[in-house]
Amino acid sequence: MVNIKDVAKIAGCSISTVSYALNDDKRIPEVTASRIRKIADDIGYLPLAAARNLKKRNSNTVLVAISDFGGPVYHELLDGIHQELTKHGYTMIVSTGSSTDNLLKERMADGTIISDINISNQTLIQISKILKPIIILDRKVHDTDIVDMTIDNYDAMYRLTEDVISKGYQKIAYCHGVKKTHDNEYRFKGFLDALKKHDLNISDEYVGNFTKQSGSKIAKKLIKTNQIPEMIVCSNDEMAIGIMEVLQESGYNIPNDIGVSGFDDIELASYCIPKLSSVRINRFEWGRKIAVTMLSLLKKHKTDVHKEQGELKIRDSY
Amino acid sequence: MVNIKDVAKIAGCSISTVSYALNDDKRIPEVTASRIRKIADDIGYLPLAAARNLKKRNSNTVLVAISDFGGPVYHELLDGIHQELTKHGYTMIVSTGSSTDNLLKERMADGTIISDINISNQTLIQISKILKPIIILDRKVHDTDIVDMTIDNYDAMYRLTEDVISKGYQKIAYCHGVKKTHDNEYRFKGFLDALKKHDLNISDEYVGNFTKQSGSKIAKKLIKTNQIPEMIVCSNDEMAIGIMEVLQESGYNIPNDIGVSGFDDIELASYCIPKLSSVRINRFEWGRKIAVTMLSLLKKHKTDVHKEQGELKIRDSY
DNA sequence: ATTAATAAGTGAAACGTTTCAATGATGTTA
DNA sequence: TAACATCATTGAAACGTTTCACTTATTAAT
Repeated sequence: MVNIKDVAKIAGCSISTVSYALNDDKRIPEVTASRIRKIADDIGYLPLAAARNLKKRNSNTVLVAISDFGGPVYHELLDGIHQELTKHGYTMIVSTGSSTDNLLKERMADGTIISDINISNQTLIQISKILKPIIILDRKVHDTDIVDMTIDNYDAMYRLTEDVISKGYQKIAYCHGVKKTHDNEYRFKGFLDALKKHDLNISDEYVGNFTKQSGSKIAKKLIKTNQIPEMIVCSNDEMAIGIMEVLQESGYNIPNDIGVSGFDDIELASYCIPKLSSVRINRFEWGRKIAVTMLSLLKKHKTDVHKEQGELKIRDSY
Repeated sequence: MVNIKDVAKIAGCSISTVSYALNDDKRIPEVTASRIRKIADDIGYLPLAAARNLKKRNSNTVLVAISDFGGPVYHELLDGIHQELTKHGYTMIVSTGSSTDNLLKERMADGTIISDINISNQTLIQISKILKPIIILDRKVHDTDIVDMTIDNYDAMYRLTEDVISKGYQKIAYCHGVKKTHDNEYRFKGFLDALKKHDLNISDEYVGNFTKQSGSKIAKKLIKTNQIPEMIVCSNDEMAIGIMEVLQESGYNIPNDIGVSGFDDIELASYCIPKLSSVRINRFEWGRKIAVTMLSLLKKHKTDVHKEQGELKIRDSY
């Protein structure tokens, strides 16, 4: 494997000269530098990451840890992060599961963006003591060494609920996702506050786990007990779609008999029938903002963190 | 940052002893080893990847380079690769775009699995000379240093076409994706051979680019010129869905007026109306097999490469 | 002509590991 | 008891870079 020594030998100069030349140090005159660059290029030399990282004590790399590679949700987010990071000369690597553990512990990256629900707050705080900076997504970890970034769930759900109310719905139920999650909590709070603002009370509440199956299950129970509200506001799209499907199979017409709304605006939301009203987050933009925050953390700047706003996508489901 | 020296100091022994102990070298008696492990654990020591990699000249890491994070196609594939890799003590990292370039050039990983259409064969061959092993997906690069793995496009499309023919269709057209791609070529060849086997000729052929839009465009032209075949076999699902949508908007009934088939079995295939007949690849399994191949390449074993078979998903679109 | 300043280049230390080769201590064999 | 294995441990070299501190050559300033 070709290394810096080989370049130096061919160029007839010292290792340090090569290193300086390749790192654009101004002490090497352009004529020499370009000659060395040419040689390096010719023999295909590139500094070995391990050696460079060891010496420089950084890797110019940001790790993004995600729960799994599923879902279109991550797609745009990762693309957004990637664009911004590479624009500033950083390399992005993505990992899941136990790979994440290894990468974190061995300090393969300079900074970490975590969107992995399988990593506990406790582990997170522990890691944050030896490895900074860390940005955690969609969760609040109250620790000085961790920066948490979330979308503005509260505000978006507040506005969605107001829109629902403006359509004349009165008996409005809420379908929770996993209850103690940040997403669910803030969405629910926004929902409740909008209700209160218009002097309404919640008509009923159910608890699912963000999956379509859990939505179906809830709808089945509703039908059995005949406790159908006028409208069900759901904590996310998948549950909403599960609910809609079961309701329709039992002959209910949506939105005439009952309205349903979701959150996230997954691709399916505009394909299912009726098209699901939801909240869209521009995750590409959000990813970029996350990256910007990470970049300034890497430069040890103090940054105030941004909350991404949601956009109401009102379609045909209520 | 805590390093091996710190552990040695606390343990009252040499650096080498710590290193051997932590690497389970049998020359360190268990009693000493466990004492050292305990100390390392207590102070949160873990070997720095950069240093270890530099010395050992490997990183226990496999890089998976993908075109983008979009699409459910990658999801299962990556999960499959990941599961197998971590089971054998390897770490998986994923990258796109320019990040991939950096990671490759700086030799951050021991092995690379490439599924990125933006990397040219030429670049690939160039890289393969200084960086091995490399597995390339869904493409044939005829080079001794590169292992290419593809799904069995030919066979799956052959069987799908036979099924189409068995339903009585005679005037069967083909809708290409990007023409020179491996996927398209072999699918088309399978299609043609099945036709020939049953003494049929291709009725017509169109060229799209694997996107829904290109499918729509093709369908529009078909309607305008009134050249509608009995059946259109498409190189992938997205084009098939684009074609179906436009055809339906113009009043054609699918499958009564015309049949359509896809390939890939994307999620939407079972949601669109009518449900699209397609070919499903178990990409999780395929990912695992890719990883197995990579692992044996890393051990410098000779391996014969596997071709993943597709499963016919016959639904309502023909 | 002397001194000072600048330019171009270099030698060697350091980063944190792993691992070879060596050491001394202990036990075993004849 | 001498010779020899075995065991536990260690010092130091090496991996491929970057970068500090230094040298030598050249130019500028007086």
